[in-house]
Amino acid sequence: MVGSLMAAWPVQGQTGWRKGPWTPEEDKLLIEYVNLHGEGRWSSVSRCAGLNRSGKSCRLRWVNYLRPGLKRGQITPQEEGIIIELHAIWGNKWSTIARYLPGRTDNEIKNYWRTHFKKKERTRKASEKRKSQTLKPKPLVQPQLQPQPKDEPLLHTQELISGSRNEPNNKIAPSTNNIEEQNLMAMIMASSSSSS
DNA sequence: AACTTCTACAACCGCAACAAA
DNA sequence: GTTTGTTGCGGTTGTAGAAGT
Repeated sequence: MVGSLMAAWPVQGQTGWRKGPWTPEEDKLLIEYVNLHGEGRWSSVSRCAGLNRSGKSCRLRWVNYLRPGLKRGQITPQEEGIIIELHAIWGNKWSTIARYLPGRTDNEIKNYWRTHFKKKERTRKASEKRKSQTLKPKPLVQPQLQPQPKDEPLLHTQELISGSRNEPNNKIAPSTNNIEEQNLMAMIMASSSSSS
C-alpha cells in the first residue's frame, strides 16, 4: 500500500496541478519568486515562477517551511506552556496562537497539540478506566478548553506583539479583555523577550 | 532481526471570508 | 447587489523514522 502510493506520488490532480512532496528545485523557484515579488498573489505564483503547483500549495509551502525566520526543531517547555494557556483561551485558533510564538507556524502548533493532546487524552482515559473499576463513578470535571465565541473581539491593534514578527501577513493580536488574559500576555511577553 | 506501535511532520482538502469585477 | 476569484484557516490524512516488544 505504502509502496504503491509512493510510486504514484507526486501526482497531478484533476486540475493539472502537481501534488505531493516538494522538490528542492521547486523550493528554489518559489523562494526566488517571493524574494523578487514578495508574498501574496499566490494564484499567479504558479504561472510566473514556472511552478506547476496551485497557489494554495505554494502559499502553504512558503508559510510552513520556506519563510525566513522559522524555528525548526522541538517545541520548548516554555513554548508548550504558552500553547496550553492560549489554547485554553482561544481553543483551536491555531493561527492566532501562532502569532504569539514567533517562528512557529499554525501547522506546527496544530500538529504538536494533536500529538500531545491525544497522548494525554489516552493516558487520562486509561487512568479513568482503572479508577472506574475500583471506584464509584462520579461526574467528570474537565478543564475548560472552550473556545471563545465566534464573534470574539479579535480585531485590535498589533501592539501586543510588536517587534515579534515583521511579516506583512502578521495581522492582529486578540485583545486582552480580562485580568487573566492580561497576565498571560505579560508572561508571554516576558518569556519571549528573555528567550531572544 | 522482524514486526508493531508511536510520534513528528508535511501536505491536501473543504470551507468561509473577503475583495474585485 | 451578485458573481467570481483569491486567500487564509482548521481539520484530516499519509509517510518516515524512532522506540518498543
